[in-house]
Amino acid sequence: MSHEVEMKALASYLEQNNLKHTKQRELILSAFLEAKRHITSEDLYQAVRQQHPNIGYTTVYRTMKLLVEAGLATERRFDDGITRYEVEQEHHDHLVCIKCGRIQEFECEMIEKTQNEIAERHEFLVLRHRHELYGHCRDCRED
Amino acid sequence: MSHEVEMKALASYLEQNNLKHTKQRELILSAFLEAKRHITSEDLYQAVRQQHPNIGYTTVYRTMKLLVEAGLATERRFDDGITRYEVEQEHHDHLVCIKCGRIQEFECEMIEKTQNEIAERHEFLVLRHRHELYGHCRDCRED
DNA sequence: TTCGGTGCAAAAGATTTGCATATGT
DNA sequence: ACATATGCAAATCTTTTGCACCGAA
Repeated sequence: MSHEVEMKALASYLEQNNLKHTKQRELILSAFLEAKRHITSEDLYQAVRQQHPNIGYTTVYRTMKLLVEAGLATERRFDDGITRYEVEQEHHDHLVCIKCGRIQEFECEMIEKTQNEIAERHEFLVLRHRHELYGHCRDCRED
Repeated sequence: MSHEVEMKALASYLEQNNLKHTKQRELILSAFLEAKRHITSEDLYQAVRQQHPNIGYTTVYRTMKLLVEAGLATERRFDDGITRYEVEQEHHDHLVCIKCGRIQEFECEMIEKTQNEIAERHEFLVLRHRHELYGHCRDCRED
């Protein structure tokens, strides 16, 4: 089976918390890992439904929360108000095209460092951050 | 009357767009300007209701959209999914305390410049951005 | 008089919750 | 056997829309 590492991580998280290892949880994790980045609950639901037609939205929502708890997924909410999930990983930020919806990622040490300095100046303890640039991507800008 | 400048701006926007100058619009703008920053539609509704008890949510929502159009307000959505409004002004970003909900602002030339360089590198045209640090504010951090 | 505006109630869209049933352990 | 999960439907929460009536120009 693919995604062995993550499957083991899930199993171990479930075990440690006296939770149950179910087909649904396995399928949802698998679909999530398979998916292209920034997948919505709706899309996950559709994906899982192909393998397991009578799964409920509810289970997808609940399972994604669980995966976030388990450290396997991260929740993101861009300006359209829909929650998306992506694989937990190093800090990075987003370029969101408001025409075609394409989401690109970027990373910048310098900005990270600067923002931490600013937080310190305010005696603010940063737990997470979001930094998103909204506009037109290469293919959508007209000039 | 206070907020003369903004009231005039509203009047002129309404006139130029063949829209009507109503008591409700005036009251909502006034409550918005009076309010502390980052006010929600709900709070605005409650505030306006004190002067005009039978105002509807609908009017508040519609009017805030109009004020955004008119350039008098800016819409912000933090991670709780609720839309907040603030006075249109220079770029600035936010420190959001996830314990007490306090929202502070910061501004950084350096970060602005850097993010524009990154966008350029991706051939991305930035129309707006959001940069938010979530964590514990001075009063809520325990150390 | 004529459009645009308002307020209500109902709809919408995303997410959560209550509950009876099903299923891991 | 027992506690947790699941799936459905109903509830929530924020925001939007349809519509009859109201009011500014």
